[in-house]
Amino acid sequence: MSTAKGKGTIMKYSYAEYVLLFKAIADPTRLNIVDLLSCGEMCGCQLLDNFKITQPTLSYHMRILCESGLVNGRREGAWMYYSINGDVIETISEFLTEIKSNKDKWFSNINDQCNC
Amino acid sequence: MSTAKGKGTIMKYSYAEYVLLFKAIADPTRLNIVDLLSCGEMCGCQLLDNFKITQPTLSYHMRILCESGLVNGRREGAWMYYSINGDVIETISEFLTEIKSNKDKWFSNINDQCNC
DNA sequence: GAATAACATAGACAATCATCTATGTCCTCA
DNA sequence: TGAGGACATAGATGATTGTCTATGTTATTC
Repeated sequence: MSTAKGKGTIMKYSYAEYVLLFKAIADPTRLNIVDLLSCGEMCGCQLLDNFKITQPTLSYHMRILCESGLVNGRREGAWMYYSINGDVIETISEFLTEIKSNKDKWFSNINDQCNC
Repeated sequence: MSTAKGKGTIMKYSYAEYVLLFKAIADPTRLNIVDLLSCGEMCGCQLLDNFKITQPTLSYHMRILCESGLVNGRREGAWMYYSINGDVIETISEFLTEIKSNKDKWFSNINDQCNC
């Protein structure tokens, strides 16, 4: 991932990259998967047990999660083991925190000019 | 918004509500709008100047942002003033932080059993 | 080595999304 | 009071998304 020019916020990734990440968790099934993976590494067939979707549909979701960078995939023989990428989660969280801190700054200096 | 049962994570909102919030920022235009609003309240026509979209399209995006709770709208005569809802941003950020902390806990206790 | 299991890919399809044009409503101001 | 500006709504449309079935590939296991 590359660095980018944020207008109001200092950004580690570009808008497009953040959008890709937010899209990845902006689905109930994938958010559930991420929540499950937060408790530990799981393989595809274990994940599948938690949902009433077909295996190709899970495969589709895992591809989106991995391509966004949010989830790591590790092949071990016939199995794919998936885990959360904590650094990426943290980067998103920091991005949101900074948006909020911009807002707080603005709110406390409500009569000042914001030069963004 | 109501509370909900998370599997691995203590959640303030339900999956559906988080999904709504993530969907709201999972679009380049809307992410840009949120970033602009992080610097201060803006009215619709000011926002519109920053994009090459039509006014109805902006209106559509603002509706999604407001309905998610991420952005507040305030009417003042003919104008609509929009601002970030910092509490909601913080809640999302906390949710992600908790997912990450689950992950870290799992990583440090890699041989233990996770009972989630 | 054949059967089975885990996973990926391809193609189809309905639903949702982001955008536009056209139009309507309400407010401001000369 | 009438013109114009700010915003919302309706309807149309092409693109994207999430899901399925069918099938392929690779690894395991008997």
